[in-house]
Amino acid sequence: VSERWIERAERELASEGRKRGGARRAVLELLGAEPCALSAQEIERELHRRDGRGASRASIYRVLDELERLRLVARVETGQQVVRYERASGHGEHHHHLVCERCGLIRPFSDPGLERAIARLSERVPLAVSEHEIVLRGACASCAESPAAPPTDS
Amino acid sequence: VSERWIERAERELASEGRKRGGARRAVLELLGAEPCALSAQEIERELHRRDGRGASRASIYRVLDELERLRLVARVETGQQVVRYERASGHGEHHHHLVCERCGLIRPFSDPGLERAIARLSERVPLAVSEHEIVLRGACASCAESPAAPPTDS
DNA sequence: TTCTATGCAAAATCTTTGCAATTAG
DNA sequence: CTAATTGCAAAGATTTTGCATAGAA
Repeated sequence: VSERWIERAERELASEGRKRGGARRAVLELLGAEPCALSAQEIERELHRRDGRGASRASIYRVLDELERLRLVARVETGQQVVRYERASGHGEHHHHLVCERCGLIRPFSDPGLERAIARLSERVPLAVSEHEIVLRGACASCAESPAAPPTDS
Repeated sequence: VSERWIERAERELASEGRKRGGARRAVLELLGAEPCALSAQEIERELHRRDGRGASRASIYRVLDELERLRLVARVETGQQVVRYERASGHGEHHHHLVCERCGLIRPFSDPGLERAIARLSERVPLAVSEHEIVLRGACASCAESPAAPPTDS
């Protein structure tokens, strides 16, 4: 599915008159392979870790900004004081997020029933809804067990 | 309902051994009167506007931080790259947010059906859910009408 | 060749901290 | 009197911009 997403992205970028560059390509590949949301910082670190080269901070921000405008990535705010980005699924792949308040772990989840409820609700609300975001916060399994371990902040 | 909230807050703060101060008092009064979320900056500006005195930035952040720890205010992230805070309802007053992507307007909404769906879902998820947040994004009535007006960013 | 993409460093924002002075209890 | 509260300014952290260069079409 990620291959498809990268291709779609490249196509849309090309049709906008954008040219290819190393930084954007690297970000696309990373997000294409990553199922869930990453912050700008995480992207920067990860890119440098993979191939020593990486991409400059500025480029990463610029790329993310552009991809967001094109709706190729979705901005996700999980309440951890960081903005994260993940590839926009386009079709049924839509998901939301579980966030552990203790260790910061993020996990995706999806629920058809919830989606239906949101869809119905969207009709009745004074806003032409184009997207929605749901975050459930709490304690993940391992944190619920070990009441003393400090946040890992990996 | 806001009076109640302020009283509750003062009580809990007192029982924690906290003393009263002007800055915190001002923030409490502002949030107590405000039904929906404000950012630190908005709070600062508003306090200065009301009485010329206002409160220092640092105090505002400290107060918000403390109120959040005590769960007296809830952090709200609407996807606008700002953290906002609103008083925690405590009981049934729970609400979520509609955000206009064009002008930045934020409106609260609530929906029992949706809450039920969330409650059911929370049982089936690998996380001990303690809270949730829902944001619907789109175009508000006035922005949907005037396709050219720039964001007001009031 | 022309216009986009990138990197670097400076600038702008937003938050947090250190410290001294103030004030509530 | 003691400990919490504030304000101010400095320090941090994150994100954006300006500008010159490299690169794609």
